[in-house]
Amino acid sequence: MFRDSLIASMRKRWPDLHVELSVPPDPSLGDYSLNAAFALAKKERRPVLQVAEVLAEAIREDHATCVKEVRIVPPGFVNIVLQESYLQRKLSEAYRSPDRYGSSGAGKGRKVIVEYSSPNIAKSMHVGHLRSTIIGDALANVYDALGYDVIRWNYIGDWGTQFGNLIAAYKKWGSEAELEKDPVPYMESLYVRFHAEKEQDPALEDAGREEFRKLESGDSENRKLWERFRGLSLERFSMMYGRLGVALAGGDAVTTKGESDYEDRLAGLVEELSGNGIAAPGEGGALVADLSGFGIATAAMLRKSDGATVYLTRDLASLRERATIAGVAKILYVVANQQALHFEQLFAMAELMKQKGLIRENLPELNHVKFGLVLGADGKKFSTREGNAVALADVLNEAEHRAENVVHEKNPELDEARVHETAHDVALAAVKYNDLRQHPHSDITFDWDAMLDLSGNSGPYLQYTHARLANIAAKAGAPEEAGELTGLEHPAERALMSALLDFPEAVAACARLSALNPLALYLYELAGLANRYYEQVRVMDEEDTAVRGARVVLVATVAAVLKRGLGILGIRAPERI
RNA sequence: GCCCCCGUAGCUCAACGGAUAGAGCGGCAGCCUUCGAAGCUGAAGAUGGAGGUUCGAUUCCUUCCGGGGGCACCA
Repeated sequence: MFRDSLIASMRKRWPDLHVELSVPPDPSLGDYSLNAAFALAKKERRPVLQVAEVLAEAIREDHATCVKEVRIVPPGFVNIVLQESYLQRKLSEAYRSPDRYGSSGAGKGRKVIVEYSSPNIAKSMHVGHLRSTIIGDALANVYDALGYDVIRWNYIGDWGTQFGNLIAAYKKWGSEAELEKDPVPYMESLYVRFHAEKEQDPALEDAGREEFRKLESGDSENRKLWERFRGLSLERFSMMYGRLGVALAGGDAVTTKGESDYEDRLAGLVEELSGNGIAAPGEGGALVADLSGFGIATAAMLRKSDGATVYLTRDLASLRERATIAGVAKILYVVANQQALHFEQLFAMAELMKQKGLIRENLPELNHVKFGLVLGADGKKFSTREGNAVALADVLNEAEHRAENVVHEKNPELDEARVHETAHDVALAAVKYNDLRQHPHSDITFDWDAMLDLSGNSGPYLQYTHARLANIAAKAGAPEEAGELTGLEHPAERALMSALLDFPEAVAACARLSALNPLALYLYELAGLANRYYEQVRVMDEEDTAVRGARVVLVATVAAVLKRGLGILGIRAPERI
């Protein structure tokens, strides 16, 4: 791609220079803008416009075959206008193999583990789980597109005192018939009731702890109950993943493990940690590790005073297991910002273990991909305990209901099954895009109308644009080969061709920033250009067959890139919506 | 008290140190005999306060104010 080769050639001439290419705010200013002149001028203590001239000359020399013009724009930008022939060549390449477009191969031979979703058993998925699940799924797709070998890791919360609470609640109030009827909501209601009643009856708390202790020590009755709760929950999760269209249902590239899977290694791990002086008994007899050397004020607790293990210890065991998988270069944890401290502690512990030789020397890069909470309309966080969370299933039902009305209205001739299927795709697009277009770090306020909006800056808008482009391409008959591309001279056409070049960069930016909004924003802008294009320029009415053919290629390519970009975001792009 | 996020238009959100701070929703004025109006066009409307670094700050630093989250026996 031009972008990479230009940066490479600049680095060759000025090795230490920070070179960045951006897209100017207005297409009339050029296709790319280079801002290295400011830095170079400072370094060489020369006037910026003079230095810019030197850079411009270097670009003219190095890239004569694809650069049409280089302009100096005050105060010191070096703007580049690409040759039409270059844009046409790139367009024709993208037309030939849209599926490989944007795959840089940057991750070839490297493995990355993306942990996401990670629900707790016995609780229904609510809107809070949505973010991890769709951000993680899309981020995994991004790495996949970059050529990484991606392992999607679903780390199920299936262990801990809370399951002692659930067992205690079930023994006290539970009914097999109710459990059978609608398992997850029923378990959840027991959980909510437990928390409500323990306010009055503090003995419940101890009962829960005791049930968990029994579970941990292998009590067969508790074990059986727990396995039943776990199995029923996983079944429901699988159904939800299918409905969401995320790649967690199973297969070679997916690892589903629970915290319980690490239970048998915890005693050994804890022993290693205390044997190496990483952890020591603290106040009240719990085993803790001092992490003040890492600037973490809160000591990490690894074992409770009653001998039961905690989340951190299990996560550490899991981290060690992941790190031993050959070729793993990175582990991403797509988990809410809420758990920032936990991951700081986890990563510091891994570092300590590395120093003591308890974990492999070249530890993979560890990255907590944090995201803000979904807040209720009152601006406070949802809480399963208080039972005010909006169920994910309700969101999807409502989204599909709204989408179905619109699809039906816009496509009266479609049969019932097609309407239903399309509405499902449209609804998911609305829900997913509404999240992915936002910067992950911000908290988002749950709002039915914003989440389910089918117009404006929305997923369905992108699907609509794709469908219209695909429709034109189909009606006009897209050729086998791109052939000679001539007559693409309208400013809107040039803008589209130029925009197509930036797709790979948008994908790369997502990996670099651990965010999906760069790609979402790119696709929205591309779709905007496309909408303005077919508003202004007719494809099928064009009499010159060569020009008409070139336009069809352009339209089909933009459609394909939209489809591929949406695919990375986990959104389907039907031929018609 | 300490730590992590976030303060941008009436509302919900963009802008990986760059050019005239972009969108959507809502409100206003237009465009369907022509490839799909889930669209397009036009006008109105914003960077919490104070310092600092920089040729250039919504972005980086300091501080204050405001919101959310977290801080060893939950996960």
